[in-house]
Amino acid sequence: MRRILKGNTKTISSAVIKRLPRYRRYLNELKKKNVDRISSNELSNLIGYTASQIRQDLNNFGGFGQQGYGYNVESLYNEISAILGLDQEYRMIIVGTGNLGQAIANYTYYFKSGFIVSAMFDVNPKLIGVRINDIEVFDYDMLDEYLKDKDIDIGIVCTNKASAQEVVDKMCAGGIKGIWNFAPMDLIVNEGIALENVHLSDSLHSLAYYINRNSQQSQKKD
Amino acid sequence: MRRILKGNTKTISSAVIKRLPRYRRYLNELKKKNVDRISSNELSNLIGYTASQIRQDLNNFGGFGQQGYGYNVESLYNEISAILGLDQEYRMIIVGTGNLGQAIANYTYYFKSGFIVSAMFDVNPKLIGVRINDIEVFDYDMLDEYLKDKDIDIGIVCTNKASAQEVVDKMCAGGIKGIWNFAPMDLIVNEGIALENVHLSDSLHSLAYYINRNSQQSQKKD
DNA sequence: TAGATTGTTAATCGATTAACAATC
DNA sequence: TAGATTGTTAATCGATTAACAATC
Repeated sequence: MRRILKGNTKTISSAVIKRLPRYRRYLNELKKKNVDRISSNELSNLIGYTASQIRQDLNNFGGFGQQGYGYNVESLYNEISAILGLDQEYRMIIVGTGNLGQAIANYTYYFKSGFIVSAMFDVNPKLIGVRINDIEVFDYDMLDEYLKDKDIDIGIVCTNKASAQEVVDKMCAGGIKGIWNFAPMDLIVNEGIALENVHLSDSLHSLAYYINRNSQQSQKKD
Repeated sequence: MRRILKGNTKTISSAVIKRLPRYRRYLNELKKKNVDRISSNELSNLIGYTASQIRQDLNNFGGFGQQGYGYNVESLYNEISAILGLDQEYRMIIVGTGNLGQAIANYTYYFKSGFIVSAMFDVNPKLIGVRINDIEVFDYDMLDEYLKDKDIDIGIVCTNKASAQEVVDKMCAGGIKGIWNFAPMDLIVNEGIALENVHLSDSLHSLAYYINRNSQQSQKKD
């Protein structure tokens, strides 16, 4: 309750939100190792953020710790899961059934949490009707109708650049709540629709930068 | 020249570096549309960063613009490409030949710039010897030897969590300069080795957060 | 109770934005 | 030259870190 009240009053910066899944991963590891409690200091040593930042981050959502004790691993894990909305199920569709779309279709299977791919869509007649990881591939022409019928939360865009915006427009019109975009471009979404980009080429390009910076620095040392 | 001098004196924040591939994408689009010049203001309208930030960002690397004129699209594109190191070729290997590894193998084919996947590695005997997008899959046991023989720049980690750190250790020992990590965990790399993570599940989890935040907000409006 | 560690306020640091002189 | 727009300095804003009183 406290969490929801706090969340409604002020927006939490995206820097904080990006750290939450990471906290959750480490807490999950601790849980697996049967660790019951952890202090912000111990967590700091594991995860690399300062203890101060960890306490600040968590206190955006409520006081989950206890003075003199620290945090209970399991309950903090559950709290963070709830903050992220991972105590719910999400129905997803994938548009674009190329290698990446197929990889996502297979990958999400392993997301133990409730992310369920309910359908895939493609324009390629050879793929329509095929099942990938037991998910049926439908004709892209059916997308509007499918979205009208079913209640889909997340649309995953695995098309090329040229088609991506049209796909997103259809998804927005069809009542989708969030877009997970793998197309290498920036998309325009309706107000109130969440958008998360996975720009693989951008990621690789910044890796290239750091590779070069590092080799320049080692030259300097010589 | 100026660029290299500046780059050596002070480290540029990762916030700036993350924006560079995005600038480059937009400049590329402009180039395709035969736009010759652009002002920081016009670029701001396209890309969404403030004109001031754009000028600040670029001036970390040198004065690429001209007062009263703006920036030459093509030359700015080339400058940013050079800063990122995209005027060079990178030899890459992929370890882990599951769906994601295969998607990356196929995907990189389209990275017109010089990212070349020279080999893939897996432990699965059924996959060893197979060719994916004309790239041979080798036995994982051959990895050390392969790295000793060839000069590989980037190691792409597409294994599961359990194997990822071992793979990275081998890559570091084998003289790789950068790691592109798709395993859902944080890896330890040797000093001077660049690491770029693509944490798909973290990305999806923060999308879930924003989906929920948005639906709470629309409830409030009612 | 004494010790530990949180939650929170205050201080610092860094990144973004604004302003404007320099200059094409 | 006049107008436009950069490069750069200064101001502001936000995020991180430090400090410590509160409290388990």
